[in-house]
Amino acid sequence: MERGRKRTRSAADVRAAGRVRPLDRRFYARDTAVVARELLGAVLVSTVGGQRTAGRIVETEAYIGPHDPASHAAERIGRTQRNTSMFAVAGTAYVYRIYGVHWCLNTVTADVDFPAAVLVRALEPLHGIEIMRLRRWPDGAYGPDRQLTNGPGKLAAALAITGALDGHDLRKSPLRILPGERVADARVRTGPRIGITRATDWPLRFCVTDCPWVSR
DNA sequence: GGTCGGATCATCT
DNA sequence: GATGATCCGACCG
Repeated sequence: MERGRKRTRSAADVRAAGRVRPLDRRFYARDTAVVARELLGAVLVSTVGGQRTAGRIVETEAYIGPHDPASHAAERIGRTQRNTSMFAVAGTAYVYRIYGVHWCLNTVTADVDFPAAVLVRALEPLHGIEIMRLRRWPDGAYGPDRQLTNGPGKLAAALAITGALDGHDLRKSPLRILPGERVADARVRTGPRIGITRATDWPLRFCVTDCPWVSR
């Protein structure tokens, strides 16, 4: 019932978004915290494997430059094979494996050779929800829908995002980000980033308040 | 509701 | 050899 209503609205949402151009380089080539904030409400669309899945971005984190000690490209680490995409042009995907288990998607921001990116931490599922369920729980033991995409590893699994997409241009299929309805400031909460051990008080996490899809 | 530990491995020292 | 931008299930209360 409620599930059916949501799916109908979501399909219309995505069809409408289909006429919209993806976010362009100028969007990403700005201050990383601003990009992280402005990505809230945007729509991440995957057609990986020929199956369309999409969700609205409701939680992000910014990782900003060599002086951000929590960044994979912090000064003490420098440029390495893994973080190479963080130095690429704005609008590039940086996808890495965490804990040997999960994939995480970032959008590269700011200027070439300045390593900065926005981690996409949670989505509100909009399209292809049954496909997401199958990818998240391939043994058929489905969990609740609110756990489909309420975390960076979970949304990557639901949208079939893997390391094969590291370095991908996010203006193009099979993984694109389209502009969405702007989330009002009153609905945006800013706070410390999650799961890090350095710079734990930097307020670079942005999420939509009262959203069941936010990780916490 | 909460806390805890294991999974699992690429990456870097 | 240690670490980690996570997730999940087990266990406790």
